[in-house]
Amino acid sequence: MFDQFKNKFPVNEQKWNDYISCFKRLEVPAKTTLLQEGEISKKLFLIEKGCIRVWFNNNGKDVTFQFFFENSTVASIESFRKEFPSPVSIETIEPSVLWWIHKKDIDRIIEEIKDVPLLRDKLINALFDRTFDYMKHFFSFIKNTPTERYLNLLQEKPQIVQRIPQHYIASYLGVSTVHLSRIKSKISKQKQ
Amino acid sequence: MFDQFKNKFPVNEQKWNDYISCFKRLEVPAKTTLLQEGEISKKLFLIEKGCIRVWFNNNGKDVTFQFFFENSTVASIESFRKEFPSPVSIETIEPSVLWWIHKKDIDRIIEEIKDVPLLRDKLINALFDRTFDYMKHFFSFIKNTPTERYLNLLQEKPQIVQRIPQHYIASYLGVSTVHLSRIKSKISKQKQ
DNA sequence: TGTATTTGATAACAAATGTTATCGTCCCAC
DNA sequence: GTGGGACGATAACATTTGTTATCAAATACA
Repeated sequence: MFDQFKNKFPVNEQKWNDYISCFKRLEVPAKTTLLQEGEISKKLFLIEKGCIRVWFNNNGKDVTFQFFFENSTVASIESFRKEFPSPVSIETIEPSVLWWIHKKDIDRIIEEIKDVPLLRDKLINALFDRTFDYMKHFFSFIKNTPTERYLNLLQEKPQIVQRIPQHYIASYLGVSTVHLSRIKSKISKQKQ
Repeated sequence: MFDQFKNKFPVNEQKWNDYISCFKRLEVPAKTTLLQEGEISKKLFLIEKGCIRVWFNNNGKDVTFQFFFENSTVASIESFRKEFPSPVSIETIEPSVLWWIHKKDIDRIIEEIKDVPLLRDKLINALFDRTFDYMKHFFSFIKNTPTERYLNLLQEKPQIVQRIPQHYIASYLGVSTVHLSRIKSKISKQKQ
């Protein structure tokens, strides 16, 4: 699991083994809650197999915010960093194999790698990229219609459309399940 | 202008003078374009007086994305960092007094301060905060109705409602000018 | 394999929001 | 001062999207 990341981390063998030994394996069924809205996030998850959604309760309605697949890390980033109650819940969609690491270990590792210029820049770049991602996603909410957002999703993240139940996708796109159904039916009629 | 920031920058007098001498003063009328969509951003602006909006052209429609007031810095952050063509334009709303600095100077300064742990952490924190801001703004688009978004704006950023022409606010909130007008009229009727 | 649950499509109707047009007011440049 | 443009309110109508309900198909699982 971790070998694929090894060449990206210019640290010595001992450090590397120290770091990866902080991760614990976890096998869970679908619909397992990994973090409950309101809790303070203490764990970062790495997905070996399966997928995860981040969602929140909006007046009783379940609104999905993000999806994560294999080889991604997941945490309620604001809660994890600032030790705030998390505004979101984290839940598996499929039965999943995960690796998790405790915040105190991550904090130590980040503290250590911040002195390695290459890794420090990588961290900063990752933060920039995360910001751009939010910006882009947000842009598409202002700029595009729900139909356009769905077409973009099909093109840019086909994995989501293929693997994720439609009602999660609907709230992710900001529309009702009924409307997403209408959008799909309209598109398939146009193609004919 | 710069004295207010001085105590936040633990660098020696010489460095400090070097840094602030990179900024040039600029006085411009309202509706001045500081960066055109499609250009590569090379300047970072600091606002001494006035306000600025960041917007983009969406099929001929002018969509405002962000507002900035006194003591804020403004740039097309993705374009500035990655030297991409900017997806947004930057324009003054009011007649403004600005200070700008060239990208090459900023890059040098960031490179230098990255070795000062305190400033390095500040930079990283600033990036986290920026990410949270986007997330929060985005959340409100999914979570709230346009009316709720307007009420939040009134409460959290009254400056925007007071100083910015309404049609810019409408596109910022993701509604038509007519609908924002309806929202305002509905609210004022409820208060009576 | 059979049954319950989840998922998705569709119809009918309701509510929210956009579009176009018109009008009044304010303000700035001449 | 005054004429034109920017700004904002409002009405009438069109379109989009949500809501509720129902049914069919797929899937999970005992």
